[in-house]
Amino acid sequence: MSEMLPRPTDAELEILTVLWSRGPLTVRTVHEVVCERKATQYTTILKLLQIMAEKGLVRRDEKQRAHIYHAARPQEWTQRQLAGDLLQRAFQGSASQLLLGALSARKASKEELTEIRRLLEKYEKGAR
Amino acid sequence: MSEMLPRPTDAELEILTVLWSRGPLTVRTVHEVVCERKATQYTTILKLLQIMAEKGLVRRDEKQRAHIYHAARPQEWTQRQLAGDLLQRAFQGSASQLLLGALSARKASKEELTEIRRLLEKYEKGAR
DNA sequence: CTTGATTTACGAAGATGTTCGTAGTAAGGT
DNA sequence: ACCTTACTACGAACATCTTCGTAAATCAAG
Repeated sequence: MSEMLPRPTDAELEILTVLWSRGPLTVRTVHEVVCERKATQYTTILKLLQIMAEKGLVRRDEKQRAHIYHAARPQEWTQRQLAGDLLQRAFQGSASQLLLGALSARKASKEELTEIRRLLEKYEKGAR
Repeated sequence: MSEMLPRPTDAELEILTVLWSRGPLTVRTVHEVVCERKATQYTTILKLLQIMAEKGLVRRDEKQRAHIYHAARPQEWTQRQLAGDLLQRAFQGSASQLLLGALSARKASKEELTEIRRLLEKYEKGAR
């Protein structure tokens, strides 16, 4: 059975994004990547990763002195949680309204729209 | 110029939902509605509404003794903010991924899917 | 072995979110 | 005028989030 995880906070999601895109990393590397977008102390990232490990959001390999962290869940899994959560809390379960909100928030490109159509096709065929 | 508002918290969004669906209300009425879903003290709702008024999330009419609160922004506006925020933070701007997350989070009905298609049509025609 | 650099662990401070109790104030009925 | 009820204001407690400084442990050179 898949364990229940808390919704990641803003700072945590930022770190998860790094881990998803770059694979298992040391604290140092995560810190370097995060620093490109936001000045942060090394120990801040360390502390966050430790807390995230406690929560179960990440796992770590302690075999080396510099521990290696990786996301406990794939990006798609967490995205599904977050989308479902917002869908429920702010859109009363209406996926079309959520999509409308997203589209009007940032104008989607033509490619994005065709991608969405393609996705709908696939979704309708796959899951009944 | 439209003022910048903070992202509503979970408890705040709960209250906003009540205000959107039922129009301008007294604290008492908001409390009654919220209580149907979750046991809460009256003063908790009161305090939340006062804080939300400070933040600008709601406005209030103090002409009557029982103040009347209403959401400062329409539901669609706030939904757009929230969708755009999540889109940015968790989906790197990919609306199709957000939709996919929402669809896989809670299986969409056939009606929902056609509604989404209809929305896409309208969106493509309207905004270029 | 000693020194310096790197890493983890931990505590703590400050901000924010959530909840509730108490006090004070206004209104209405008797 | 008095009492009861309804309402607002406010402080405080507690949890969570975020950030950082300091100390301790580990490793690599010299």
